[in-house]
Amino acid sequence: MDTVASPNTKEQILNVAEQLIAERGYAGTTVRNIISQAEANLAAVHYHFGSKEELFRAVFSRIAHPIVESQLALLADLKAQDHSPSVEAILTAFLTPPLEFIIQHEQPKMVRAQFMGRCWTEPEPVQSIAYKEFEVSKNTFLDVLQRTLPEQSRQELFWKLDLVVAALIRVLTEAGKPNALLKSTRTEDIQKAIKQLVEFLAPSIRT
Amino acid sequence: MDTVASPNTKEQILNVAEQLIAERGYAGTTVRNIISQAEANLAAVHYHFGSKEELFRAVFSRIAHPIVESQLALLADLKAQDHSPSVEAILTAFLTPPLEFIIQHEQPKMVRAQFMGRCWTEPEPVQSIAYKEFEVSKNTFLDVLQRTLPEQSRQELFWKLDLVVAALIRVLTEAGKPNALLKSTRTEDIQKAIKQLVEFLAPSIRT
DNA sequence: GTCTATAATTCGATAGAC
DNA sequence: GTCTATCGAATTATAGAC
Repeated sequence: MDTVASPNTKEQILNVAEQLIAERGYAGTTVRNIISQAEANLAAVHYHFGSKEELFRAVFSRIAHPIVESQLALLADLKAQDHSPSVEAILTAFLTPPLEFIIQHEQPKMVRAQFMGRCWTEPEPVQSIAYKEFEVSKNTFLDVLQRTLPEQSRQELFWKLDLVVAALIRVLTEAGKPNALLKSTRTEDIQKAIKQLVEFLAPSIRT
Repeated sequence: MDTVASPNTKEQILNVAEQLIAERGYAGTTVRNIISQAEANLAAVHYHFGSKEELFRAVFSRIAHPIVESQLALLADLKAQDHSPSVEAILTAFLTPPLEFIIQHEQPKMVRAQFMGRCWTEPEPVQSIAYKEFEVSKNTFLDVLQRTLPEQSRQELFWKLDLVVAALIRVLTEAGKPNALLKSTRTEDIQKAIKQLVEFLAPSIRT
């Protein structure tokens, strides 16, 4: 509107990039699309981030870091209380941070949820970036699961945990749609979704 | 090598498109990438298919049609035998065709599996094309499930079936990797994967 | 049916003024 | 830090010769 410089061009670019990549994917989103909607200049992206790939890395890390930290903290608490926690407790600690954090920020609708769901199955370079961010969390979780279920092989637990993540990702991607498990960003809906997802997955893991 | 015209340019384009889209996604694959590896001409793609999007539709339908037909046939058999089949029988009928068909053709490695897994979560226009191809199969399967589990709400069965598909897609995407559920294209490995997947998912559906 | 040549756009990235 | 202007390469698609 007026000539006052935008208070935070960098953050605005991050927000718009997150939204557009959620809708169109990484390869389907151009830097020009982003700066157009962010009302910024083309050169600003390369000034603040260096390249399109580095911009994506910034968008992804901004979301992933607090989630992983929260997951590791909850898992540490669990291990401190009980040497081999229940499958339900482990699953809850793993699923709660992503399901809560993706809605707590001010992005409209379910953009953040769809962004994370989208990134999980994108080709390179997205795949490598997303994988590395969650590698530690996944391994830690796998270790605790192994302690609780020592009769199952490491490989069996590996692909079962992989399917847990696939289910989580699908819940995120479909969030807000008519018949989805997660209907809104209301706290009680999220808590209910976590509970249903844990109940859905726990028997499968244990078998 | 020699000047003899390729016996089947159209089919070669389809094969290469399938492989490259499996690796790089739809937006990340260019028509030039395809014709280069297929040793065909750029104009040949537009002559045979009309556009990049129509080429994709042709690649996808070639895979999806026999799978859906097989799913519907198996489900029809089940319904003829038993008014309300077991959850295990329904799941087996649903999962067997995609897991068997994706490896029976001569594409190297697990290209076809990765292609289907990739397409399930791609942005438009891939999303709409993939969804429509499997819509009938999904609804038919949902109806039979509802008859076997009348005490569960339609919405509950909807998102549970959605998570079944998510698990199937993940198994396809990860097929062939070190700790994956589906290790090779050998018939016995596929049968074992189907059995494990059914056992993993059936308790969750029934609960 | 296959080819060359090219139209018409769009891409990521950068130089340099302010 | 923000802007204009532009580079060099890549994109889908088409026209027209053979």
